[in-house]
Amino acid sequence: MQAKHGPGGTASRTFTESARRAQIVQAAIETIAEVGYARASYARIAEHAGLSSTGLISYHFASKGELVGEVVAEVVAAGQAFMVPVIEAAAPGRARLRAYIESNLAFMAGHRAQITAVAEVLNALPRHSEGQAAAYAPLHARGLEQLAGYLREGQAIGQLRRFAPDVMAQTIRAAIDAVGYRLAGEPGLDLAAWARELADLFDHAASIGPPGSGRRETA
Amino acid sequence: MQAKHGPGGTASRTFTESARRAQIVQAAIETIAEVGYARASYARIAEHAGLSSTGLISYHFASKGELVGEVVAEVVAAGQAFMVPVIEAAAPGRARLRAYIESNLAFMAGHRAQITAVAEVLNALPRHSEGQAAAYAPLHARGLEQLAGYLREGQAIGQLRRFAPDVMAQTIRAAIDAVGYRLAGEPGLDLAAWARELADLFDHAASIGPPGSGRRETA
Amino acid sequence: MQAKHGPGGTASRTFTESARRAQIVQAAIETIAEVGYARASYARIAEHAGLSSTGLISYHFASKGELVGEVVAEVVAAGQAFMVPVIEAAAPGRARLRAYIESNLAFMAGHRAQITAVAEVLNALPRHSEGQAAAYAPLHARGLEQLAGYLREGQAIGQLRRFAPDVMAQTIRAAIDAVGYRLAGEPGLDLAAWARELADLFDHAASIGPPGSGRRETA
Amino acid sequence: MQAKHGPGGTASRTFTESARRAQIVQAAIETIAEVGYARASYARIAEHAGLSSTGLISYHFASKGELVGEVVAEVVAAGQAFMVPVIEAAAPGRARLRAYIESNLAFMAGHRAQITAVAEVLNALPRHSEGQAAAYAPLHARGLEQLAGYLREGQAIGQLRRFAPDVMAQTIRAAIDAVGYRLAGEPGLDLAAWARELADLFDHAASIGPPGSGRRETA
DNA sequence: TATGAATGAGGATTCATTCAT
DNA sequence: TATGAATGAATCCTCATTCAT
Repeated sequence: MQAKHGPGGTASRTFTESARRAQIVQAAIETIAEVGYARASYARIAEHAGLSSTGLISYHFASKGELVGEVVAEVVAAGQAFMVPVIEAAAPGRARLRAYIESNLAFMAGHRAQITAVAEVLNALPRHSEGQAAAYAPLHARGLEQLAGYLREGQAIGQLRRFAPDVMAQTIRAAIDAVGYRLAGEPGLDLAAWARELADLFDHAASIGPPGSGRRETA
Repeated sequence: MQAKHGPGGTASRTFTESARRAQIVQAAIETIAEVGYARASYARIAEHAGLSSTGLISYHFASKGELVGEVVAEVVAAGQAFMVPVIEAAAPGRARLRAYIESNLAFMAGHRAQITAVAEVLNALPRHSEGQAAAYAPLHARGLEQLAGYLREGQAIGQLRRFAPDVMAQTIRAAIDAVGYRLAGEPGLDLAAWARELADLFDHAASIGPPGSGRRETA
Repeated sequence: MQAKHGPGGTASRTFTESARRAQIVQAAIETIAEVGYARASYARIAEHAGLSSTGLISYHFASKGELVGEVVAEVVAAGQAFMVPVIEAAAPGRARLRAYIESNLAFMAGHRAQITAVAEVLNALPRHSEGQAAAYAPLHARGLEQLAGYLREGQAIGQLRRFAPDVMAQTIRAAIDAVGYRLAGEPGLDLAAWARELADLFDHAASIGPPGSGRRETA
Repeated sequence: MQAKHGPGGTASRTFTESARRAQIVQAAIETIAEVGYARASYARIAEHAGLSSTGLISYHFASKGELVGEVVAEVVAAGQAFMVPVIEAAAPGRARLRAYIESNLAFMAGHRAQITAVAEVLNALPRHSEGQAAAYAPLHARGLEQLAGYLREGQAIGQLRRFAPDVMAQTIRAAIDAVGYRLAGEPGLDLAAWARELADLFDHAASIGPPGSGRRETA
């Protein structure tokens, strides 16, 4: 390449190029998942991919930022493709909440490395990286907003109790992401069981009902 | 001596040495909180601390791992000192669960830099790196076990419903830690309100009661 | 074939090949003039020329040295074609000296990019690099010798004073080249005015006459 | 170092540091003079200086820009120190012009590498390097202005004819600099003879007198 | 004849660490 | 106990060139 392609996008890519990019992205995912983001240098990724030179990565990706961007984008896209249909097939309210949690964990079960890699990336450059991190923040925010939307919907139809949707949304995401982290160090974890427990947990947390005879809004 | 102290530990440290170590740890905390873990090099820490040489840090700490270990340990210790009395003063069961969550967030409110720094450290290099990660895993595990203990206790006295204590414990921790992350990028966050919402959330999640007429253990 | 044409030279080139070479040389000239020699990589030249691959440049030119050689040669040839007739049309002596200077600057006025590019090239890598510099030295020397010849001719017919022709020649060239440099950073420069001033300057410098009553040959 | 010194400057530098900086600057000068600016990489400079690591250069200089800045500054300072007293000791007008030219070439005779190096640097990054080149442009401009001042002074006292001082100044500088370039490839050049010729040349060029009976101000 | 892919050396810079004082 | 100097590996990235098609 070297004479950098215009960013016009995917359409102009050769078959070979697309394949190589995919291969490199895949190698990056696995490398990040294995050794962590900070240690996932071009050298290690190239080695993992069986490439002869780190230059090849630079040849296909304008910068490391573009590469990790693609890593994130690819996993997010795959995740959305897998989960959104399931979630939206469920009835709004409690069922949809369960579907959200369970489909997230089901996706994890089949894409452990991807999940780990994205978790690594998102937490590795949280703030402090000028423009780059800012690119992922909205992505995370959008995910939270989507979830919060489902929750508000459940409140609107009277299946979910009155809580702050953003707090609940962030908590649910944190709970799911934590599973991802744990999964990284503990393959063999029974994700199905976790999914059930977690769904129950948030079903209780969000549904109408006690505890306490009245509300417990004091303190 | 230089770089390797006798293994006897704390006892053998002179007053000056302890003071310097504390100063460096403090500078490391602030630096990490400000610029992120990845950018918290010895150079930047030394600059922040007003030290004339990065060599001084190496002189007092055998490796960077030891330094960040101390950072984590110091914050964890401070946290425990602050929170454990409050938690154990509360009545077992639901009250203690609330106390756990609220005291955690109260500690955060007063120690934002520390919390941010630890959050940075725990999500940076660790995981997947052979020996180093192992040092934090048990620490994290111990914290979870402590929390799970409180939960089992609540189940035993019949105030909390039947759930998997480890799942609930990890979820609660993840929820709290997520607040820490968010706090890093969003000072001005109303921690008191979050604490209340979160306590309500897990009160509903863990207490006896619906949803569903019976249990919902299907699927 | 690929990268090494028969040494027969120009004759063996097809029409297409000549056209491509010319196109590439032209793109190289413009690129060098725009971004400077150091930044004029194959990638940037290819992009400027609308070529799809840097490989095409390597296909037509055995090395970067050959390409920049052609850049210089082309501009020098164009310059000679433009200037020599004008110079030789002028009467030997003072008039021819003026013609030399003025035609040089007139050429510059109409070929700013070319002039800039050559100035860039001549002052970049060349000097001190074993074989490559040697290619431009004789070219420069030949130009100086041509000019020195005009000067000697003027001395022979008694219009120009006794000075060292090589010193005068190099000084004149340096003065002209300096205008080229300045032009690069300062388009809008009034070349006609410069030409007049410079012609007057060297007319005084080289013509018979004072200063001093006699010669001033003392140290 | 690494914890970068404040730019407070020279005062805060250790003896050793100053010595190393000087050594590196000297090595840079010689390396640039030998292989040209573009090829004067840290690796080559370090090798030339007998350093074990390119890191040492980065340790003492914040960037390559700072290093070459020091190279230029050092030579300019030495040059000024050498030449200005001589120039200003000469009587204004023709004598001072001769002094300017002759002292410049006398300095060159004793500082060939320095002269070559600076010439390399100044022409290597002419424009196109955003802020860096801009730092040298004023330096060059200041030198030209100083010279133009001497020329105007000579015109004011009636020793020098009416010409455009900036054109004359740039021409004189170009003539001198050209000697520097030539010197690079041709040690053994008789600088004293050049100095005499050049002084005569510009004495004729600038002094009151013919050629032509009247002025020749027509196009 | 042209293309896109691949190569590997080389670019400056940052880093944790060592060591003589 | 502290300092500043030095080290060399590692970072991402750019380059001209080669080669199969």
